[in-house]
Amino acid sequence: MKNEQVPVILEDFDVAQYQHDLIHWFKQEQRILPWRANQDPYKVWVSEIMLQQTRVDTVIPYFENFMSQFPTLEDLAYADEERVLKAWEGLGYYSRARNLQTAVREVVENYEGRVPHNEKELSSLKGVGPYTKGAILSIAYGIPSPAVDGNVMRVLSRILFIENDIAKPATRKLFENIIREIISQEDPSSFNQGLMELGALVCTPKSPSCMLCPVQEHCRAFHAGKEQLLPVKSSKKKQKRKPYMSLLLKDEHGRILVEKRPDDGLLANLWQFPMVSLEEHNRLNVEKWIQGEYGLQVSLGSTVDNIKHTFSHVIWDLEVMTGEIKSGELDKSNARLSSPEEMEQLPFPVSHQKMMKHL
DNA sequence: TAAGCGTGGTA
DNA sequence: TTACCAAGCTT
Repeated sequence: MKNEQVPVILEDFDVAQYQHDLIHWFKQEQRILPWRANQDPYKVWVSEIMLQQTRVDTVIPYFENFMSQFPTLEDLAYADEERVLKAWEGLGYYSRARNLQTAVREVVENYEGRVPHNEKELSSLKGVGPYTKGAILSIAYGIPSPAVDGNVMRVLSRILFIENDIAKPATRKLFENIIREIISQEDPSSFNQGLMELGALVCTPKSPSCMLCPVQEHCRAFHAGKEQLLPVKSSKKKQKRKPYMSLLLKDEHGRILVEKRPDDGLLANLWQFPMVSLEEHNRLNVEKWIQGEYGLQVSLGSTVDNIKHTFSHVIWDLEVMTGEIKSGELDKSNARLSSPEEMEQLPFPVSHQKMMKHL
């Protein structure tokens, strides 16, 4: 889908000078990051997936650990999913990890273990969207392809004074079309990374450092004194609260009742302690609910904690309660009585890691 | 297209 | 505390 706005937007914009100033600054000022040691496509790929909606400082230790556990694409392809999720534990958006492993397995099967270097094949891989595709092509292979993330939309909306709502999918396509026109053919890697690095270090969301900006003279928003008003971004609605009772149930051998979540939806395939919705069940009937759900006779103890778990779209209010398993045969297929040592191998959501201090 | 999908940092 | 954010993708 062509965009006839692009030539209008780029009128009187000095592309060559802009490319030079941006790339020169990037080569001078770029941060030293573990995934910048070389351009190994597998490393670039893993880092780009981890960096989706996630801060650099958060990603660094996860990336180091992940690379030592799964040094090559093949290591990741042949690993157990549970180990991969454990390495991802705490990083969030866990479908990224599962999609990455699915995609890596496909690369082993269909591409002789080499990461594809064209748009069509890359885009067909699970978890590789328009941004990640462009990032891998440009950074790992030096192929000019737009990599439009939040940084890029913020920077370019200010430079070119674009007032489209960056929360809308259509706006990302507009920026892709603009970048196809202005990306450096000689060094697309430094161009794309330079845009993102500028957004991270200088052209920040609040109070950007325009006085230090290497492309200040190209910036229409700065010249208009309106850099604080861009980008335009519509706000999202706030989360709904959901109350649960979350249960730490121990048997006479010191084993804990845990269960694996379904393989789709929120926290897919992670493990958790049993949770009862207090919207659907009366707190006075919880022992009966456990009997029906797990086939176990328990006697509940007391409330030991209240934990709030905030997701992007929902908030769990967890009332943590202890209890003892008295009798019965566990009859739920996704559930298990697990020793503390076994539990250490399983991936849990952050809220349930916090619960473990009461064991 | 809009909603679903995590977590931790910051104003 | 609340609101918003941080190198997005899938459905």
